[in-house]
Amino acid sequence: MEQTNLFDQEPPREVKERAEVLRSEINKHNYYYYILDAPIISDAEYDKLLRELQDIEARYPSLITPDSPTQRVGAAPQTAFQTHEHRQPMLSLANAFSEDELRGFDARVKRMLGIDNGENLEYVAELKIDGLAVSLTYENGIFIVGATRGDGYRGENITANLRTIGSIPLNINPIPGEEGTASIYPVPRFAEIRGEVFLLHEEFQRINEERTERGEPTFANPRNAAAGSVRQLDPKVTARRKLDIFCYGIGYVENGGWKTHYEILSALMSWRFKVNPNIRLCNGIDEVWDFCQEWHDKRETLGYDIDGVVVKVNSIDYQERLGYVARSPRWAIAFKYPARQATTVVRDIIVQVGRTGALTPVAYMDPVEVGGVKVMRATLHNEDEIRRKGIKIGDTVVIQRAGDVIPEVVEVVTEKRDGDEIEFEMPKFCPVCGGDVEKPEGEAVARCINIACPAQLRENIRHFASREAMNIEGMGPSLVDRLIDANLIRDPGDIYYLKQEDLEGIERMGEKSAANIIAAIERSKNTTLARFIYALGIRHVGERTAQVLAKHFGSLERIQQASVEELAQVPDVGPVVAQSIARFFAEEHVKNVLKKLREAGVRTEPVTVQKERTEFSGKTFVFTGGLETMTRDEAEELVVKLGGKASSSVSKSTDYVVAGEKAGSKLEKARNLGVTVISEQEFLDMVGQK
DNA sequence: CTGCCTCGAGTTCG
DNA sequence: CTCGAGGCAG
Repeated sequence: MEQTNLFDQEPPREVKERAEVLRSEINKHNYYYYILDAPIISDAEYDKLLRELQDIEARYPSLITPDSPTQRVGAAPQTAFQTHEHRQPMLSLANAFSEDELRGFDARVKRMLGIDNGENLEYVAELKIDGLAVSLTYENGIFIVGATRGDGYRGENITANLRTIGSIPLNINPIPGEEGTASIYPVPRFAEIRGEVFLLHEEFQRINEERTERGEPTFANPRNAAAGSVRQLDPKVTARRKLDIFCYGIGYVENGGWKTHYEILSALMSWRFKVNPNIRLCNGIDEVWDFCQEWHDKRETLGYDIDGVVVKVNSIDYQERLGYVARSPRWAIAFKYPARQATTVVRDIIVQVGRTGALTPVAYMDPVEVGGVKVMRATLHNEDEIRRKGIKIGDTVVIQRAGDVIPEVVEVVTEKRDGDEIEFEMPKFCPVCGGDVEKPEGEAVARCINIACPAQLRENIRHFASREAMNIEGMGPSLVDRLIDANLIRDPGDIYYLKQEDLEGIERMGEKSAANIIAAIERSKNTTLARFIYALGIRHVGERTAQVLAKHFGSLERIQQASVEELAQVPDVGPVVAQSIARFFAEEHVKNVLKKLREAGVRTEPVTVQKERTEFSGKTFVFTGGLETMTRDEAEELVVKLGGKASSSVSKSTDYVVAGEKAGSKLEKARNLGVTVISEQEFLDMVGQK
């Protein structure tokens, strides 16, 4: 097999020339594909060229050059990385966390340059990509070495891995025969190009999905995934992760001579490096601040992570005069956005008991700021989740706010463990009532099975009084708690027997507020059947199912009398839900509460059949974002009244998505699925028309 | 039986 | 918002 004799054989001249043509041809198409994002040949044609070159190089290994596109993949795995010394150190930047600090930087720079503070200095503002800083060394225009930042002076030589990144040019010399590729900036004999390697969100997600399937731990964020990929000893693994790069500067260079930073960016682009397009040449710090704010709002739309804005004095002359302090330049600063992830320590895991008896472990952590908000608690959902993430009490964890709202524990920083961490154990008995805990085979949640459990009772009453249920204004969770503690109510029925004096006896409750509550309780006696059924808190019966039941049976008595079989006839009600409803109404305790409510005068409006409107009947609506003229609940009720359906999640069976202010992921999903998106006004027009 | 599509339930902070 | 799980169609 091994044709060692060919190795020494001098390749014929035509073959040598053909290899050169193929190399520059392929490098050209790389540029069109990865940098310009506008390929001019098909993938198949590209592969054909690449294969031809591979064949030639296989036969004549002496023709392999460092800039050959075949060298992007396929290097043999290494056992360790060599260190690489940067010719010019890769310094870090000072940070600014507020507008004041940013303006302070501007003032400082001007003072040192002897410029009047009233004058505007020219800055370049660039997005600060949240990735991994690298340095790319080019000799005579050929990519020779790529290295991580390391400690700023020495990094790791990761050349083989960086070669797999399509947007890193292997050769920046003009492409023969291609007019436009000769730069007005001569290619330096030697240059260190600085850039940030990163991952697109979609690629990050793909990698994590793949790892989940294989049972491997997932990466906490795109930056970790990028760092992990770049430090793979086997470049073939790196090649499978579609890493990308944005270049932003030059380190050591022979024959620089640029006058401005902006010019450096232009030179980089002209040498076919990928430079982030979101750059602004700013006249004065005000414009820089505008840029910072603008991108704070738009960062979600980028498809990759940024953690701030880098601000640089544009003039190289000024940069040189300003010089360096310690390990960072005085002429640049990083304006940092509030971090969306943070690390903190799990001090304890407390188990809560919910309305259905579900035992939910919640992590209590040292308070930490995430996305501008102090966070100290985060749900851990259930025991499986804790095992999956391997969380122990005392662990240092990374937390983030999912969808920018609810904090979640992303991962454990296992390096910070000292052995004193304590494994969490799900209690065998309910932490509130001491009752038995059951966890059915194959289910994720453990439940307290004591129906008289005070925790469940409390949640049940809170639910009953809530806005979506009986809507007793003023009777929020804390008032419910106080009423229970004062022994004034033991079940939802007791609410309707409260006296003005009872309420006034409660702490922080005056005559006026007590009267308001009494009035609100009185008002809630008249409600719809759907709300009433929902308020009862039957397991598996939420708002939708309650609506369906109300419409189908028309009265509470009919539902109570229905058999499991009859209940299962109802659309969206299957054996599990039917069983749950029947069992609920068979409870002696439930019968008592219903009797109390009836005797107190709680009445449900007769279910009236509205004449349905053809534009709405059978149509599914999803509301997203904030509406101006009504609440989302009201809008959904309106749709149902008119014969339509209101759903909470977008799918391809959704007919209309009504997008209000600050619509988020649902709007995006609707667009992806090609679902009709209408504005609130358009929706109102639909409703209004006869 | 499998794979959508929905709904239910639990949750955080200001 | 996200996960788990019930319902239902294929």
